[in-house]
Amino acid sequence: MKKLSNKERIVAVAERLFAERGYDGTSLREITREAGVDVALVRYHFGNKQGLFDELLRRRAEALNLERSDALDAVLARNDPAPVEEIVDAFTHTLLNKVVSEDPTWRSYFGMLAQVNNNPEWGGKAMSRHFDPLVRRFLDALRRAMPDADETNLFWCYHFWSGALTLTFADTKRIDALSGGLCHSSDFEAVHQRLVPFISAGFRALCQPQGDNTHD
Amino acid sequence: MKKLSNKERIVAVAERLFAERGYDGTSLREITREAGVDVALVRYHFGNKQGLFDELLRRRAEALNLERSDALDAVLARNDPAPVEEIVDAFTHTLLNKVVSEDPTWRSYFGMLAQVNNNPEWGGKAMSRHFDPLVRRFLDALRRAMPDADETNLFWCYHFWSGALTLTFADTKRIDALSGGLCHSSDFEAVHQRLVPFISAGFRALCQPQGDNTHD
DNA sequence: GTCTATAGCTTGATAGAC
DNA sequence: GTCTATCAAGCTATAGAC
Repeated sequence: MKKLSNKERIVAVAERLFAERGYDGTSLREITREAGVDVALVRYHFGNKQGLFDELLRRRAEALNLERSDALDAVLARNDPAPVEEIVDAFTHTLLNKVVSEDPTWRSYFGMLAQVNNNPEWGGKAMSRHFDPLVRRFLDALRRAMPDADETNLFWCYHFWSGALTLTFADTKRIDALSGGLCHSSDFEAVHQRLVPFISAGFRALCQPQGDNTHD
Repeated sequence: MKKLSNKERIVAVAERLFAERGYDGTSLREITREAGVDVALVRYHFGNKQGLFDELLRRRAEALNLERSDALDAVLARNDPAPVEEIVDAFTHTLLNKVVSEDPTWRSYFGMLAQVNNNPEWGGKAMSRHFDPLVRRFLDALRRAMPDADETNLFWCYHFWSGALTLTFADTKRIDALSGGLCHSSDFEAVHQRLVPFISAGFRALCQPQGDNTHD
């Protein structure tokens, strides 16, 4: 553990605990106890519990959005309309690369996102606020790649995509049991190899109409 | 409101509140206050808070598993190996039909499942306990439909599928904002039309190898 | 089965000294 | 920026009367 300020120590521990136990499952006293700082410092630095959580969400979202936007730009600079696979890849691999290789605290951040994305009370609003502008850029690129796509299909495909990513980041170890130890929910490299072709095929099935592809 | 026993009133309210606010975000006092019964009755009927939650999970899982197992049997009786689409359909539509048409309390149940499936602490175990035997039957059918499939790919495809379904049931209204009001997260009929072709295409892309379809 | 009463603890928040 | 001290409120769990 490097020399961190008290504020940084709160941030580091809070990110991990919120990811593991959720917002309501984590108390300020647990956070500050593990961080070795006084409870009252949360109020001083972040106002209150929700302020702390929001700040954690905001911090990394900014950096992430810039990076993913650049990844999309690079794809489109080579080719516009770009192939579906490359667009999906730009969105997805930026995340998965962080989890696979870089500093391990990103895993906690994505674990937090998994909980936020599935929270029926305020999760939708929070995700929209932080990520929808970026998502719209990706959907624009996909719309140019599949110009005959029905608008609603594009949005629902993104929804399925987001759900698949989210469950991955939740890292619940269910697939470990289901597969009898063959797969591991924390094997983000395995997801990295499979998610792009899976999602791209889904997009093509619904958004590149040859006749009507909807079901029923 | 019909004439319900106190136990039934607790069940009804608890299901709704757990779905809306999660396990940690819901207190026994809220549940019993809304149900109009005494807090101590939770202890009498369910032991404790976790016992109540587990019972809610278990109750409907049984009925659901029987129904979905029958749906798979019907598909396989017509054709084995069955087409991928029909297998996916049997798994998915049993759920979505309940949400679209039948008694509205099923929505709460699926909302609870969405929270459990994404819970990194005990969610994986709980989902496995209640649903993995059934899921294995479906994966067996899919394996026969795509005999050259790599085993790990089958499991990961199910994982993506589960994630897409789960986010749907979380019903966070994010897609409402993202789509500018064009789509609604509670429009399970729309999901019903799109999820089966989306997921089936993903399975085919990864599990019906023509050369290597993994990415990178 | 249902209720009263309460034990025992934890929670988020905050006033105020340093 | 940091800490002590404390508040009011909430929580789960449970013993015991009816």
